Amino acid sequence: MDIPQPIISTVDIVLLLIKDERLCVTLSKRDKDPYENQEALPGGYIHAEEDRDCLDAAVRILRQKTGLLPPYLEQLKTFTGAARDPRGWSISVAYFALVDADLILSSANPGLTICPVDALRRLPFDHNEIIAAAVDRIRNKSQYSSLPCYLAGETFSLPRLQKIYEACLGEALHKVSFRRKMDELGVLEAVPGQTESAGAHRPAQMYRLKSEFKNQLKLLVRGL
Amino acid sequence: MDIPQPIISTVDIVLLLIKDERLCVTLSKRDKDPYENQEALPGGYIHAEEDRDCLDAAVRILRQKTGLLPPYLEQLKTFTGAARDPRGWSISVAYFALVDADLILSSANPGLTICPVDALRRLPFDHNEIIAAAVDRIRNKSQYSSLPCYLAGETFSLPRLQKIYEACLGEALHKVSFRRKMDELGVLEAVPGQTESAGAHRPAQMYRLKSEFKNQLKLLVRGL
DNA sequence: ATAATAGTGTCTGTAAGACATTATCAA
DNA sequence: TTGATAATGTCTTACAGACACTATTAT
Repeated sequence: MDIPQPIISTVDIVLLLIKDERLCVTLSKRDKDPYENQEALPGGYIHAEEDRDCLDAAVRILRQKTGLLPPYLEQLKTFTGAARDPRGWSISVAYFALVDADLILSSANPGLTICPVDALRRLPFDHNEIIAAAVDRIRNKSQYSSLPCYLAGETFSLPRLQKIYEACLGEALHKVSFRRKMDELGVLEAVPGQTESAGAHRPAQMYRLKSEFKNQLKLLVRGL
Repeated sequence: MDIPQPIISTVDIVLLLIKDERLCVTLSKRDKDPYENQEALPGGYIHAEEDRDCLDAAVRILRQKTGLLPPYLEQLKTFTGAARDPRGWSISVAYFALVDADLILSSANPGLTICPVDALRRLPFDHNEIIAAAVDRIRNKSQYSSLPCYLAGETFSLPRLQKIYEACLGEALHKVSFRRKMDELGVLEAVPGQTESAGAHRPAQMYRLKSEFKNQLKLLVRGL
């Protein structure tokens, strides 16, 4: 009994970033069937002989398809079943990554498209569902953690960071409370002397993640 | 290129319950190699020809190994890699289930053991790690949801429910605040006239989940 | 009556949001 | 000077925890 059937095992990655103050996902043109030449989540087979585990596979696939290693990468959820892939019963271990938009937009990678998560058309497989799960995840974690800071690049002003949080959460935030909470989180430090002039008004102080938090999320006891 | 290697695909289930006011996990004696006759998480191969998806497989395996369908079952996390199973590169989609202890303890299922999550010995595979992830999950969700109610059975007193929440969270709760929050959640209703006498003192009012919440979690904006 | 726990009312400190004011730039 | 946004101070309200008190049972 119990002879396992062959199951297609893949990894898909939801790479999120902020463009024009909107939360966007990175799509990649598929280079083979099924759905050849269509936009879909970057993904690929697990290579059992090469990848130590799925996280390893996600890193490899991200490098191949986007050329970068995002500062934040975590497992999202696994999508399975007979119906989601025309090739048959499949497992896709989905990952969830955040990156500063400039890193992608500057590299001008030809096969990639950036699309707002609230303006997606119908995608192959169950990729719409996977992206919805990623948006849920970032919404949730943005309420009580420093997660959105990974979308902000090296240095950033507090007004811009607030815009990023708002894009993640899908709602406006109270300025004073937001600043109190960021202060309470304690992950930011002002960059001495560095400000950002953005028009005919007082320039904003620039901040950066304290080095000890560049690879570590900080959580709040109470949310934003 | 890209010819997928065979990968072992399984489902493992962390079935949690409260026994003696402690959070416990259900272990099952393995009936085949590897680790035959050792206690481990109930699990099994995905049957591609039989299971529509992994949730389906989890339900089937739960029925086979425990004989019951818990009121709460959700995907936990997927554990993968070359190192976790002596048979080779494997994927285990782990699920997380809650059940009223009486349902297991009364059925006297011979192959099952109930063990407190903070008194586990070393288990086969990476099952300790999987259980740790489940405990993390329930800790987290217990802070702001009605999740622990699924551990409480049909009817229960508020003092008992508080004990259950405390076992999930691993810390004592403030009585007045706990009751305020349960009231705010609005998932409970008093069972008219039904009380529980537990010694030489005032008996406790019994409550039950409102029927509309028996299959639906309720979340708090702010935690407990 | 007493002991023990169930259940509730009130007070207080804290934290979040509302509002207002000051700061600093470009034009 | 004006207009725009940055940044901060103050007030109000809401909520969580502390404490105290009442309720109800068995012995």
